[in-house]
Amino acid sequence: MPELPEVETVRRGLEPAMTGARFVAVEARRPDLRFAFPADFARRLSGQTVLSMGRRAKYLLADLSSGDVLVMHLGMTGRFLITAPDGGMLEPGEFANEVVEDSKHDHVVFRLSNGFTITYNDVRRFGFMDLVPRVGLETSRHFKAMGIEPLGNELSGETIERLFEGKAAPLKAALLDQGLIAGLGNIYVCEALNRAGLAPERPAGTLTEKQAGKLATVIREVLEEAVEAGGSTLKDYRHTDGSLGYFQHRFRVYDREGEPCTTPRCKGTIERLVQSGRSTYWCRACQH
DNA sequence: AATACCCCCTGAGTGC
DNA sequence: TGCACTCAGGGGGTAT
Repeated sequence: MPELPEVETVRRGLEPAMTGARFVAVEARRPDLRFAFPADFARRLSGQTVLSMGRRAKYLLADLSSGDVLVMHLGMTGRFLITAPDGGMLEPGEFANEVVEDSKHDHVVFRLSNGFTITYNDVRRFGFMDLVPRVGLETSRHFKAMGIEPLGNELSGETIERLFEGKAAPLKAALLDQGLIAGLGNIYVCEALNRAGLAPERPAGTLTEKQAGKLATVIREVLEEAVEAGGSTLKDYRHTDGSLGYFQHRFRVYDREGEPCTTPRCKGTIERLVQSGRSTYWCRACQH
């Protein structure tokens, strides 16, 4: 269930197992995930070394010695399992209170020269993998229309004002628009709007300079907190007792319909509404 | 151009 | 035990 912080957590987990390693064998157990695997997927990966593991928005990027980039998206349910040379299994993410065997949905297996095996598991198969030449990656189909990186230097109040200028679309939709800011998902948009005191249905183009600045600040804040929470799980993602990491991170509004708002001095109650077919959680008492 | 809706897929949870 | 229905963290495509 990855949003940007979860993808970043997965990247950090995969990095030590994959960087510097060579693909010894690649197995795609079906012809497609959300999309067909690229032609000669296994052959183009085999023998290549992973130079580095990167991320852009919710996309994982493995830079290969061949000059290709292995682009991986986790969709809604994608996850990686790491099997160490000693046979221990790890999941580089915050959802692993325990490593659950679910080989039915193991769709891709990477066997690496360092003895690690990386298995991609995806129940709903909304994830995908692609191979794109590094030269021109930014203008390739996945990235050409992509908005700014919310944890990058581009995110600021001024940028948000410029991106949202004249927009009648509700803030919720504008923030979910990957062509404006790339990487915000349903949870963190709800959380950021609550922290910023902004109503999800408010037209995006109506933000004041001060409000846009506040929004930029809380977006960065909520994402960084979540990355930190995910990271804490990384230290103990095998046989964790549930007391660590992501699951201790309480969302303030997401999936909390009917609960009291946690904003200081606010007496409101969290409500759910549907926007563009997706649930929005918010407090009408403190978000305007 | 901008916005709204439907869809891909499987499984978990709920109510009867 | 089963069945019908709703919902799920993403995002691409199409209709308006």
